Amino acid sequence: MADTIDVAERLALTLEQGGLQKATARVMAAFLFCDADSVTASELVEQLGISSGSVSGAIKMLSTVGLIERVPAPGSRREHYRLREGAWATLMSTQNGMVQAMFEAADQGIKAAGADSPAARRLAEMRDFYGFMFRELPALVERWRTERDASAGP
Amino acid sequence: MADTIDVAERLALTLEQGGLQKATARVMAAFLFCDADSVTASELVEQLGISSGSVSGAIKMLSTVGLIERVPAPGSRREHYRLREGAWATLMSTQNGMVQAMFEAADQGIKAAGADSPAARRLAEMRDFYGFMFRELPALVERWRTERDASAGP
DNA sequence: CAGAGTCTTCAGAGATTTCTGAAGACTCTG
DNA sequence: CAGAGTCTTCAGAAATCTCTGAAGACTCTG
Repeated sequence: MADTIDVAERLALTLEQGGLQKATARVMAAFLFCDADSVTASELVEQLGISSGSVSGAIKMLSTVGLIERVPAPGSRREHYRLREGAWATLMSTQNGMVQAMFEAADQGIKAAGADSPAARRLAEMRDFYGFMFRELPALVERWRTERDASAGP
Repeated sequence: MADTIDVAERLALTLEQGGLQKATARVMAAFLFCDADSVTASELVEQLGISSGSVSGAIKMLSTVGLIERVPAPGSRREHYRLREGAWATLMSTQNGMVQAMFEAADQGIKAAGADSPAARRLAEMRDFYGFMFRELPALVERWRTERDASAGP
């Protein structure tokens, strides 16, 4: 049977595929797998065997995209962090920015290409697709929240 | 007003953000913006000022993920390629593999972590979210196809 | 089936990204 | 407000990724 550390490292690898850098991915995995409710930077340095600079950068990045948050730390000098509630939904919403960028790139392309050219037709398909996704993805995420709350609620 | 080449290069930059490598992104943009119905490798080498090796690699990659296809080239020594119909929908389906990978990583994590630990709870949220997306994204893409055909049809 | 033209592969150069580690900024405590 | 502890920044080292260019494989044509 697979050891917890192994599984965590494998999950980190998957996150890396998704575009995170190595250190950040491993920090993220640590947030998922840690037993305690919150983690400090120095714990991560020790557990993962990476430099404090890397941890600092990873925490900054993960905070920026809304995956983790600072926990009010009563009586401790060290900052505590934890995974945010609804982090994954937030992440998907962030990625919707990419979808929007694709939409806009296509839209500008259409304006630059001749009105009835093959290029304009191709770009129109691209624009329509990403326009559709840009409209529908937030609704999908919202539906997830609703269904989840429904099954957890009463 | 922005020149077509500029707009194409900017779109390439956006594709790069999305994870494509530079040469591949520029080749993809060329497929979108070209005036003809199909393009040859040597045309891309010339237009973009990159090596034949890079073009070969880019074409291979874009073919693999289903964004472009070989065009039966009547009476020409050179291979012709073009953007595939429905390329964007295909691309999104491909990316669904990533969603599946996240689901599976979370699932394995739950098995490895203690049943009632905080880690298991966090991983369950992750698994449920990506499970939901994995189920719903194909339906969304399908809906796009349907709506598109409806408005283009009769 | 020889030859010309085109495509693919791959080792190494080059560019880019990422990590480290130390210096210094910041923040509590006594 | 001095001092200890923690966090952030950043220049340079290290690792990684990408591109090139030439060699050779492949495929048509005459």
